[in-house]
Amino acid sequence: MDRSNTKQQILAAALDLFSTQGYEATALSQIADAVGIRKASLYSHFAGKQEILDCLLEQLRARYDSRSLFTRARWDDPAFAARQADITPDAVVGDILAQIRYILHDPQISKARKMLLIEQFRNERMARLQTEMNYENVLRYFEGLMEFLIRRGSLRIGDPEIMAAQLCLPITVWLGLCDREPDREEEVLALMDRHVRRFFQINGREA
Amino acid sequence: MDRSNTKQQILAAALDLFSTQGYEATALSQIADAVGIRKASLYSHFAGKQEILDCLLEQLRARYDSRSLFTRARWDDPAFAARQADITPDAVVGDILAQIRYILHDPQISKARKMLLIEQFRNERMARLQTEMNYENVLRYFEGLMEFLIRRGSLRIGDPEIMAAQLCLPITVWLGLCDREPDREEEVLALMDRHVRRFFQINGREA
DNA sequence: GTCTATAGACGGATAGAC
DNA sequence: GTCTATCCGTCTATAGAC
Repeated sequence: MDRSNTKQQILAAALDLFSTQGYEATALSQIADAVGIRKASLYSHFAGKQEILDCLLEQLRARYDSRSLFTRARWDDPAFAARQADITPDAVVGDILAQIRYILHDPQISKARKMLLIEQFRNERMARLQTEMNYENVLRYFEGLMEFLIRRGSLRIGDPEIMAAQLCLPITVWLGLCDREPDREEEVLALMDRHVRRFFQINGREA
Repeated sequence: MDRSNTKQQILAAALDLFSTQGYEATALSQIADAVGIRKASLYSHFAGKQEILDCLLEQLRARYDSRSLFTRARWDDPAFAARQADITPDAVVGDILAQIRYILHDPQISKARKMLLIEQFRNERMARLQTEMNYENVLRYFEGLMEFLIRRGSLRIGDPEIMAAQLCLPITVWLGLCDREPDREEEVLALMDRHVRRFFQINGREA
């Protein structure tokens, strides 16, 4: 009955290896070794290597859709916006920095981020996922936040789309730098802090 | 006597394939096919697959060091800064947008950017190159520009390191998006334009 | 479900003729 | 320098015993 358990172990090992070596460079024997079974046994759980990847992407997509802050938030829903009524720029700064620390260290998320990055030119599906998860959904969420804060008078009037980009995209690059050179995390977190504070300072009402 | 010519063709074909498939997933037979020779003939020019990559990286590094605007600029050299004396924020906006269009379309540069991106977790040397070429050198250049424009009174006083990041890093992400989804280039160039203009507007003296 | 054994394709690399 | 032919290893995948 540990079929589903072994299946999950296989998917976890595959994500681990795909995220550093890439799909093509990863051998089924490596995945089998990581799980502790023979490579022929993988075929009891998956039809082949490609199906391991397909299943992995399906699972990542499902988890992302159901858990990510960026897909659940609906600023155009009055009920959602009402719940954010007490948000101040200072509170937003804290929330953003905490969220950054989370997505930086969560094993699933960071491995998925790396895998999508290195496979984006070889696999259209991963290219789409990469754009949606790490660009479009994040920007859409923060564009909503910018509109909200402008309407509340917490931020100066401006182009919400560009403001969201100016807030988020430097952070996107710094996340990538941390993935590439984890030793620089402390330095990068300090930069992010200065960046977010300056953003709200320079875009604030009394700037 | 076309040894050096064939050698260059091999390097060009290798870069072309490595930049989309990655090093491991690219077979010597593919490189040979692209050049129009048999794969055994590759060994007349290189000791093996690894040496093709080594030579390619060496060449990219040499070309980058000798040609890139970001490595040649020395803001701490008074002679260099003096030559920029007539730079206005409006002229800077134009220069930046022109430079973006260049590095977005130059075949060598865009392929190198993609290759370094997808190989960064498998090869330390490429990780270093990626950080230097597409992060550190760019930021250093623009930090110098920010200091210069602040000193000249064209920009409000602020943290030049963070200002450089807020100007450059969104562009870095958008370049990556164009690499991944070339169809969106027009939309992305429009975003870059709005971004750069807003940056100089909001950081300008009379903001 | 996991194992051993093996098929069959393809990878990088070498030898030797031209 | 390029070619054909070949070696040897590893890859994905399958067959069949337990």
